[in-house]
Amino acid sequence: MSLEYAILGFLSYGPSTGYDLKRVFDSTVRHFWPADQSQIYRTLNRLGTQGYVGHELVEQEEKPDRKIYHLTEAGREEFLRWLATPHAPDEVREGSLIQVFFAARLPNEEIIRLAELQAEQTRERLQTLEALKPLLEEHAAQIGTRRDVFFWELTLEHGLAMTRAGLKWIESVIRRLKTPGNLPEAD
Amino acid sequence: MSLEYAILGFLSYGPSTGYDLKRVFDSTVRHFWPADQSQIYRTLNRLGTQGYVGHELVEQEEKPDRKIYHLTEAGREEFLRWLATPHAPDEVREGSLIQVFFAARLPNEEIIRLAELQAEQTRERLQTLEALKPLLEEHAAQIGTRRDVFFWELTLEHGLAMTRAGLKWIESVIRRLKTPGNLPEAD
DNA sequence: GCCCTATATAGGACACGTCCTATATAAGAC
DNA sequence: GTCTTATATAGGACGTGTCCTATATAGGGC
Repeated sequence: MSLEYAILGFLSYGPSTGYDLKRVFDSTVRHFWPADQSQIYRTLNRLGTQGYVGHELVEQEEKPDRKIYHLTEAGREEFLRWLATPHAPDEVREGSLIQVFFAARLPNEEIIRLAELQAEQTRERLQTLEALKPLLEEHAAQIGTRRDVFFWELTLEHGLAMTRAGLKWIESVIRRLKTPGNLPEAD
Repeated sequence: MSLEYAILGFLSYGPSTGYDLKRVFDSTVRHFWPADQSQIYRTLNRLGTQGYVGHELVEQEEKPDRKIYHLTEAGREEFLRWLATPHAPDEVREGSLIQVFFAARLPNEEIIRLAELQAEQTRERLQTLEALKPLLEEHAAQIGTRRDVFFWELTLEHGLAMTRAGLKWIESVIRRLKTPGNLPEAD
């Protein structure tokens, strides 16, 4: 569902091909809504049969013809309707916590090793997010207004805030794991 | 994948039926890994053909026969192998941020209304998580050791930390939206 | 009186997302 | 010289998860 509306949203800035949409996705919303190339094309197809987008064919030699998609009036209306509608939050899925949940089964050193790896991964995500900022600014300059950029940066801020919270948590976990007497021994 | 190992994990505490597993899920890991009833049964089935679990039939009248599942030796080994293996973090999917991303298209009051709804939903999740604590303690008393409970509570802590971070973020967003001159007008 | 919940399992249909492959060519990396 | 990247679209196969329904009965709420 969300992918559909993300695509309509980007098309509301102007016509685009599936290929370009994929690139815009990767440099803007990827950190909270990754999109597969294959799925973008399939979704554009579906949006077409629903009458929310149309496209013009531009013939090319030696490459597949480009399909330049644009919003229809119905598409713009549907997008704005969705945008103004409150939605239930997505359910959280954090597989790494399953490992934490059952970690009592492992020896202490093993747990600490895994926790430190997770801390490392979180730090990497922090860097990825920080590296996203310039990409986002770039696209902002090309397709967004200053008002758009305000909200784009809010989503990045959200990612940073959540990742920092995750890092704090795992670091505090590691500290407690290393403090003697904190972690009950296996019976 | 994760569901498979969560089931093996719970069966490592002792035999159980699909029905009981569903209830244990809902009161322990649901907040980071929700599981559908239907899917639990199908997964138990698959784990059976893989040789990781076995079951005994207990006949009942007027109700479907109970299948009491238990871990096989292969299942226990596979679970421990997985538990000690580092995994790549799950990708984040936060559909509500798509709305934020395109919010510039909406009038200011509308955005504030939506943001306040989201803050409210976040506060509700906070309450849900806090209500989970006693349920978790209950199951802890029944099937877990003190060492288990330590980790179970860590996952709950994680949920609380993330939710509080999300709440802080959305509250700061609302504050900024309400501060005049902060939010650029539409061109 | 009817609906919901509890107990217990199971399967069809479907939505959504991922992975891999195909088609075509050219430029640049190593 | 081979491999990767860029350009551009598309489909098969599969994995995972959701929703709804069926079966069977009893008890509690409104």
